[in-house]
Amino acid sequence: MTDLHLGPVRLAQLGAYIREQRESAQYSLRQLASVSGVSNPYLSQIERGLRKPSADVLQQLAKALQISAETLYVRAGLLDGEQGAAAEDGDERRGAEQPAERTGVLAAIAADPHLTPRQKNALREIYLSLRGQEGND
Amino acid sequence: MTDLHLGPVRLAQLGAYIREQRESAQYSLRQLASVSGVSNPYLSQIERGLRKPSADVLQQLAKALQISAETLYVRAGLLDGEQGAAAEDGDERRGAEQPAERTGVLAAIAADPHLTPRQKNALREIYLSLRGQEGND
DNA sequence: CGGAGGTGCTTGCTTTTGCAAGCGCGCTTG
DNA sequence: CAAGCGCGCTTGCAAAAGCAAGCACCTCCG
Repeated sequence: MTDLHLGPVRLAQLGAYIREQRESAQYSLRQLASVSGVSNPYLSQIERGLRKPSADVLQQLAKALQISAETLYVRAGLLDGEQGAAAEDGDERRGAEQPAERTGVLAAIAADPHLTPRQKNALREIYLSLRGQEGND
Repeated sequence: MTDLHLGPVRLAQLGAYIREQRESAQYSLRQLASVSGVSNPYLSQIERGLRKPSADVLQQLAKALQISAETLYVRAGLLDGEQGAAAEDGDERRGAEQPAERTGVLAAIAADPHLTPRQKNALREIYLSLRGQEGND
């Protein structure tokens, strides 16, 4: 019963998220499979929550979908697994402050001259994921 | 020839790093195996660069060694693979600007009331990894 | 209506991951 | 000296990951 093991519900949620992102990007399953290098039957299984993809596969999908790998890792419980696990436990602390955009961290990330835009996006998504999980289900 | 595939050299480096951390923590191989939940023969193979561990295993090791999983993920090429690959080129610019601690991002992370200490550490390490790697180009 | 093309999925297989059982070695103790 | 213990490692195996081949279905076009 560790936070390292993704339950079937979490797997299904990860898969649904990936499908969501794919549809937002207006890719068919085969198209995303081709762009990402993951086989289409396996991608189908992932999206349906039947298989647990490795971090390598998540990285490939993230690249193809032009989202940060960290976003998928958080969803897969590979980053901040405890928070992820806590979130799964139905933590009721919903009231994450919306004004997250006003916090110093986001402003500082945006203003940082040493990061590329890509790095800023990755860091922002990680930060928002951390913020969101602390306050979400 | 993508950055997603860990070459044998990188695997050996990852393993050496894990062994280094283990020795710093003054664990024997069997002790770390026991604490982390990874079998001792498998840990031996990982440290010798013979096997490529999954993110789950890296997470278990990171927890047992009390380092952030992100640190191992970067080393394993699972985070910021491009920069990680660049780092492998043996760039000697280790001395990333120390004054990074003065930048708004680190200060903002430290001051952020919504993140747990653990989350702050994770975000800091990611940021510093990004900073350090950006400096390599 | 039939054919072509695209879709998502099923199945059986290969490769990879991760471990249990056990090995050889060196050190300590009686 | 022999036994016991801890060490790191080898080997063979089971489970899981990931894919190729092929299926059924749907839509569109001639």
